[in-house]
Amino acid sequence: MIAEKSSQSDSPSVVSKSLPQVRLEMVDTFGRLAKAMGFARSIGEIYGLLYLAPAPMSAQEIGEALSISKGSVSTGTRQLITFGFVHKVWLQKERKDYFVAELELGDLARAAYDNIFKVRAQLADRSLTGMVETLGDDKPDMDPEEHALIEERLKRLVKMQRRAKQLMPLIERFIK
Amino acid sequence: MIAEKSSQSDSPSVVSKSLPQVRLEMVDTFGRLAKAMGFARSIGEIYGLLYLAPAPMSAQEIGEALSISKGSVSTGTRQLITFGFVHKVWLQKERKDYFVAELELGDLARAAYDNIFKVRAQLADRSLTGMVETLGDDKPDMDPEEHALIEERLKRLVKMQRRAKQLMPLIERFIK
DNA sequence: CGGTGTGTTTAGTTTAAATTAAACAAAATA
DNA sequence: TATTTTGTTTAATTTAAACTAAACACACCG
Repeated sequence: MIAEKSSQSDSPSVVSKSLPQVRLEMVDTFGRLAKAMGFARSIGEIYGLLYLAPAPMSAQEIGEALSISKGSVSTGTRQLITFGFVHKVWLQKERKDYFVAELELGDLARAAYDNIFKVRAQLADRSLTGMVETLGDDKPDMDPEEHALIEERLKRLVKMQRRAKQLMPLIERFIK
Repeated sequence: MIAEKSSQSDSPSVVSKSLPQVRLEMVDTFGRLAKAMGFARSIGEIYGLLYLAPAPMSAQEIGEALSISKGSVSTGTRQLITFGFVHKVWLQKERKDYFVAELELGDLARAAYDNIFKVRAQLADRSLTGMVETLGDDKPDMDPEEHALIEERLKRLVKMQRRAKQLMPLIERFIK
């Protein structure tokens, strides 16, 4: 939900030019999207703001546009940068950082893929391996039937994972 | 984090046979996974519990094994069922429902795909369309340059979405 | 060296989500 | 019909996450 500071035109302090409706919608849409993917809504909002920005924006501008604190902008932009969704630019002679959304479709998709999907797949991989190992340790104190059953089901997961791994290069080829 | 009620062997009330380590790990892994995908951890834990269960489990058994309340089991199983990850079975003469994890890899993937990915794609589709429309409304009161810029960027998104749509049947073919 | 503008980190607060406890509903049993 | 067992729903609580304000750190500039 974006604050609509539009109509109160002449309030005391500096009134930042309010964003056009499209941009508000973009902020909102990406905010939701981020939340749906398990990230903080503000992360998505920052990206949505930058995505339609006519020029690089400073941390301060971002904070004001979205009515969020310096700290949130700082952590949010940091995350976006590590994900590869945003990058910093230095404007001539300026001391502050400015931020720009990564626009190239390929780059974006690749970043999402590498940083989110791939990482999660690796984590899943590792814990599956761990469980197979644990099952070995458990074996002695375990009903043989239950052991067999669990072994079979772990194997199913391993198989599924192998299948997913096959799919990955296919996707890679598609987006890169 | 799973309660380790293991070693305190002879406590007063009925002590349910504690789960083998593998099963605890599975509960934990799926719990994390669920959280990473934006669901309640307990949802994943229930599935993880059922996935390695040698037999169908009642709501009560689930609640005890995971130390969660009746209510949580009820809402959790309901969600899992609507997602197609779990189904109910009726054991002969029993009054209670019993739950079983869906094991078929294909079914699982399809359920996940249909219920999560596809739905999100549709939502994204709709909001993008909405934004294009809004941009039209905004046009009159807008700097022409900014309008052009935003139009171009919305077009990028539309293009990206078209690309994603192309990818979808490819994935579908793979998992179905 | 101060002082100023900027970015980061952290402790504490706020907000949102998940969980529970308890009331309720429904079905079976006698 | 009264009682017991099970499942669901809701209000209230607890827990976890996001966010803020304030302290801190660093660079630049006088």
